[in-house]
Amino acid sequence: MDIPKTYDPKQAEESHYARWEREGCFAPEVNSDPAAPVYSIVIPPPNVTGSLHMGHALQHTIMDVLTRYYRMRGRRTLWLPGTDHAGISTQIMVERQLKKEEGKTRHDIGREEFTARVWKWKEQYGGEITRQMRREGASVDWSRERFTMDEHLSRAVREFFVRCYEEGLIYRGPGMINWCPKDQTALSDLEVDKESQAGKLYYLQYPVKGSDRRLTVATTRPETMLGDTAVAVSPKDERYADLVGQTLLLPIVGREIPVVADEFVDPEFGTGAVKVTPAHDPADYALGKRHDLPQVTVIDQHARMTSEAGAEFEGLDRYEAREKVVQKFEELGLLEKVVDYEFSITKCGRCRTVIEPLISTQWFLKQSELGREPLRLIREQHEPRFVPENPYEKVYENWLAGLYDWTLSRQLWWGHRIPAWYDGKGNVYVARTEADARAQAGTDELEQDPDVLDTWFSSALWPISTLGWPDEDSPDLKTFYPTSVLVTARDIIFLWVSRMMMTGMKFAGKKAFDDVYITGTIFDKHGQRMSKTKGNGVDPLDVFDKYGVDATRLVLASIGSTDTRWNDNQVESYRNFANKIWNAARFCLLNSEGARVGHGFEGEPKTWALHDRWIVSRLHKTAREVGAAVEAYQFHEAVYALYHFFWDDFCDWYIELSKSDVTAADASPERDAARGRVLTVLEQALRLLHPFMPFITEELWQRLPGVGKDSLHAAYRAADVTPTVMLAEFPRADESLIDEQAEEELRSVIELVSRVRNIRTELSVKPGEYLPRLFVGTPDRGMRYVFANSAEQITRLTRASKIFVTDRLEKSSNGGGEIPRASARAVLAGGAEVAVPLEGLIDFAQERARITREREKQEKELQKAEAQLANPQFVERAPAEKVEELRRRAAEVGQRMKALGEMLEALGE
RNA sequence: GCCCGCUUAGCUCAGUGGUAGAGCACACGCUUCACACGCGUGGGGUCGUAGGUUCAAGUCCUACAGCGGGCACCA
Repeated sequence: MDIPKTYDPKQAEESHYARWEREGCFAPEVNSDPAAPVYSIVIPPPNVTGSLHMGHALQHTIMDVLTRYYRMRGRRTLWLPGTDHAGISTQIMVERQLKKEEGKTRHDIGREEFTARVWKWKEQYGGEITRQMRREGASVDWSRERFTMDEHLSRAVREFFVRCYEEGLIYRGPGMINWCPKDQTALSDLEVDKESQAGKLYYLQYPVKGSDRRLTVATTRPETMLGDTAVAVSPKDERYADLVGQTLLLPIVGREIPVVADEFVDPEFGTGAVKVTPAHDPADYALGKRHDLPQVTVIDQHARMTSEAGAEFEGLDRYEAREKVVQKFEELGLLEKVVDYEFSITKCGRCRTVIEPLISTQWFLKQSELGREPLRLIREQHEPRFVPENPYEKVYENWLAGLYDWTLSRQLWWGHRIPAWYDGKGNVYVARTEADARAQAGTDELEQDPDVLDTWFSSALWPISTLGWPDEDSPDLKTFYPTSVLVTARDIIFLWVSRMMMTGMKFAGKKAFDDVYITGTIFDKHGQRMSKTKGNGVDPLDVFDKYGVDATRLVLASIGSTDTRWNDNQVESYRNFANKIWNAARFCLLNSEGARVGHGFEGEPKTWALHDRWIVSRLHKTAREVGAAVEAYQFHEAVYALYHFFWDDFCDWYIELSKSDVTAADASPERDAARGRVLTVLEQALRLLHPFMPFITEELWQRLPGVGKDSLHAAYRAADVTPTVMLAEFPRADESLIDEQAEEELRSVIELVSRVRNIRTELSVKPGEYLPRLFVGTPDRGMRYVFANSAEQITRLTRASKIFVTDRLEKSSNGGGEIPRASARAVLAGGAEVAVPLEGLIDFAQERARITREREKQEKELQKAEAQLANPQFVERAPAEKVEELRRRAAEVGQRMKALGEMLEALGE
């Protein structure tokens, strides 16, 4: 058999995915057990224009580990993939292409043609992320892939809209919205970002009518004064009490505006007097409503000044107008001062253009009503369960408690067109279809609302719409809803988690998911958030190329919900781990003639050799730990347990302990049984590793002799698939095979070998040189039996020619002759003593120093323990078992000290 | 301003009131017939600071500091 010495991830990554997919291994239908419990996840749909970044890779790894794990446990498992249509991003991308290639705008080609172009673009380029997910090994059911603009999902959107409209939850009307002057559309509060920015605070003086007093207001946006319709002061502010109700003369414009009193004003801030621009500021808009102030729009949708701003300003950009206003105030002697000031500014989340708050007629959804049930559920039952609970449960709850109306309409062409029609007489008809609308209106002369809905409106329905809603008897909806868990990043809690819960509870009557797992944020190595603009992102595909997908997945699984700085070293260490797995398998396979997986562990476990009982015990403990860790979303614990089981227990010890049996030159039943045992343990280990490392495990599993249909989980045996580790049963921990005694006994063997190796190194014995004799003394008969039985392995692993096991070292009748003074010595944890005669090699002073060091360590430990035992309060108040444990430890340390003292004596102290 | 998280070895991070851990890095020695992406051995931490609770605190409580995040405000 030809097996390369180094694992090549590429080869394995290219070999299996297509087959898994083709044979339907990812679909829940592969499971033929009608009673199998369900496990389901819908992917938080990535943006169709997007490509894979580290955050996706992290989320996908977590989802895939969960999916593969529960699938191997026999659940009917669905992980549903798909993408959302990303209204603005996609539209902008296609517009840019159109401009570049044909020099046209979307208006030149018209709505219908433009939409067709977007679909074409989507077909051509939109598959990027789905291709990348295949590279990751994501075991999603591609046969159920969904897109938010699919006909079915679009029907769900219309149904959602119409029902909410009929219930009065959706309405159309004027409101203060975020307007992006570049993208030419309204945006919701979640699509804009606040950024702090260095700017200036301008102090402007407004003359009081019929007096020579002036009232000073402070503003960061002087150009908006052209639209001022009042100045507000605090009703408690005595400085201005006499001005309330008086009239000011708005400079430049000449408009007379009132001074009003309002609680909103903080007398401590600025001058305590606030200019009020109801048409261009959300707070002023609300204030204006309270005082019935006129709304004067001075800035238009292109962020240019309107005719209302006056002939001098009309057509000017808002920033040009700002300069001009300030200049005018200066000329008029009304500019009191300008100070540097840091304030926050709202920018379009997409194009970073500064948002212009505008009054505009849009469609809105009363979220607070939809949020009522989810809010009750989280408060009363802590559902869904957030992992980690802190701080996310509270973040979610706070959000639900403070909901406000959601601006739904977007002035775009790409998206779900609002199902509302107008008859030209000012009447609106909201309907599921145009035919319905006509029936309602009693006329065919209708025009559909030109706007589309926020993309997030369709994502909000994702868990139910992808499963078949609004067809309430859809089999998938009945089977897979509610979903088991939603895995996503924290900045998506408001956009997805809360809204999916709202729609799920409203339309399906149940929470959308049992659990919400929030992944950590991956920063660059300097702790900076990765971003395209900074160019500091690490491309997961590059990492895959360099270290392999499996290794990358291990890193990501370990990161889980922790914020982490990305570090290639970690991937490298897991790449090395993959290579270790490869080589362990290589060893097993190169020595597999005559053996098969599943053979070698016949008979009663108590008749097995110590190291066999030990590895089986370790295997079952590992299976227990890994299973428990995955189910508790403690992925780093699972990875840790797997890494150390495989590398330390299996490679460093089990293979080494088994080596002489496995590599025996002549064929024999014993040799083949030993070969079967390492193969069997390896096969079980590959199953344990599979959810984390799908490619290497499959690659190796396929090569093992003796695996086949029978290896599959019972639920999958009927499936017409090539036997695969992904459908094998995840090893169940059999408690009866967990053998604490064997573990303890083998620990002693390991310790003995380690102590002797330590002596070899510290006393500079050449690696190739054999120790002529090795003495072990212990009064414990059982332990003597263990050491004697493991004699071959101990001598081989310590490079000793012969071992003598006796009840006491200082005794002539130990069979190996007198133990010379020139021996290096050590004491094991169980009290056994070791002596290594090193005639002619040992440096007495060096060895004394070594033992003295060891004794000092023990002394410290002993003092600590004795001090604690001397404390009557400890003895009285601590649990008896803790006291007993400490006593035992102190006694043992005392024993060792004594033995070490004797050793020093023997060395001529 | 309010709320939350983090602070443990040089680096990245685990850690369940009861003997401080891993990987990487570091040092020394190894062409030991699965693996130098390896093997063996070793050094390295008053667990951010100050109090408190407790027989016992990295772990629980309080305050403070630094870093990060969310919300509110931002005229």
